[in-house]
Amino acid sequence: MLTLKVLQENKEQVIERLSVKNFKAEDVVNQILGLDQVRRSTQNSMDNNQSELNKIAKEIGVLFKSGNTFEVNLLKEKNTQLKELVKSQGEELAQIEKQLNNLLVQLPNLPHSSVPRGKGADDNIEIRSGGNKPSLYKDAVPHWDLAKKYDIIDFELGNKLTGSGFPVYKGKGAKLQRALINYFVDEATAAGYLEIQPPIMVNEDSGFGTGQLPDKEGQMYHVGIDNLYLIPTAEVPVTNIYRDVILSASEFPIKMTAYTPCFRREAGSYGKDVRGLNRLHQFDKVEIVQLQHPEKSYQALEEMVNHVEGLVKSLNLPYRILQLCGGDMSFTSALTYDFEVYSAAQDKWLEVSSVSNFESYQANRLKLRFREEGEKKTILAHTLNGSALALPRIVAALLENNQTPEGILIPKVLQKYTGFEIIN
RNA sequence: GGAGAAAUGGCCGAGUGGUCUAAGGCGCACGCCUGGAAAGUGUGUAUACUUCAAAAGGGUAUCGAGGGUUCGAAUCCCUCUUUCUCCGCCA
Repeated sequence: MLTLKVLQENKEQVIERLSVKNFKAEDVVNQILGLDQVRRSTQNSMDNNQSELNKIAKEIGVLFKSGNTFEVNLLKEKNTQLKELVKSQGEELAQIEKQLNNLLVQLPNLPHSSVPRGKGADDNIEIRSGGNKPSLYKDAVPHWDLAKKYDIIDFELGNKLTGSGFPVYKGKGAKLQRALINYFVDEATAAGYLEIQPPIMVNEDSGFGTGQLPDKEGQMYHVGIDNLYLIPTAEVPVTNIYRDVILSASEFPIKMTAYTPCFRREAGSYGKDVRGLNRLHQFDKVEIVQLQHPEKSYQALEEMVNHVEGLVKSLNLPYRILQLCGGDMSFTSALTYDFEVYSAAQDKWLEVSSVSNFESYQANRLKLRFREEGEKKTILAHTLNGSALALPRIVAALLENNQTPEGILIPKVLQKYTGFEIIN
């Protein structure tokens, strides 16, 4: 969430910036600033009364020892009244802070100055692209047919076990999953990311820290009996490792990677977008996360984009990199690049990675701060993350693009992980 | 799941109702000492909010979390969480 300070000091710019995300902020910002005034004066008054109360309590202690019971009783009486006042002011303050927080949480992150205005996906800007679209032989089919033909992914069996969107991978299909996971994690660790194996359920605090709660409550699976959430991405547990932490500037950059299954309810999704592997409730993903100094976070973002680009290239998939417009960006992001790969038989571009800089938006929720060498004051760190990569759509594109009458060819870089060169 | 014990600053650890403004130690930072270092020695050493133009300084809160008792709580009471020991179950 945005800091009060940013709102106080740059009110007009904040409103202007948020309009890039098509968010009308003026009313909320005004409410916040007004409420903050009330909060300050209330707290001031309460603090003074508390101070007075503490002082008197000490006097009572001294008088008590000297046996001056008359004076003691007089002061007790006074303090009882003061206490009432402090208590009611405290309740008032708690109420105000709660309201203030509810309002602050409603404001999305400020988009970076390079972010174009726009309504949705059509207004995203292609940054660059690579690879060539394959020319398929004439009987080529979409991946869901290939999955059935070679018996490597069983969607109906998943329906039986759980429900739609929970496929079962079998034989070479399962092995391909493991191969991709291992390849991606190996590449990330080679690039200096520390491998993490986090829990795949998180508590409310973690969900709040990275911005899933309260906004995206309905997108996560909730285990009610224990009040835990199945993670929609490894970003949540991995970034929350540094919740409530104060780093020193010399510790940057902190780079972590994690393979986890991801769970998304995808409420409201339907139709042909959800066919086959295109949109699942459970899928595998390798995530990369960086914590960086604010002055270096955009450099880190470029580095992460290059890393992801290297992966897609190495798999010989036609890809394009888009910079998201204000209207298509997530609530918490300041700048996002999406990676899409071309899945030939569907003739569709599929999003396989989203790399974002959140600047201090998550860090403020997480209370993730750092200190410059020798300085006393704490500064919010910047957080970034990206998929490197999400498996299902990569698998979809690999199956579709590499199909031949003899079978599906496995890219070179994966062969030492799969142990086979073809699915037939 | 049952029974018992515990949770104090970066770390160890004292503290059972009133200078706790949390002892002492370790660590860390800066000085002194030294040819240099070690040892020794001195000083400092949390976070958030707030006051102030800013700095300095001040106020408030925080001893696992949240409530309560009291004029006053690290200390007493209640609830929750986590850890340890034992028992049960178990990959």
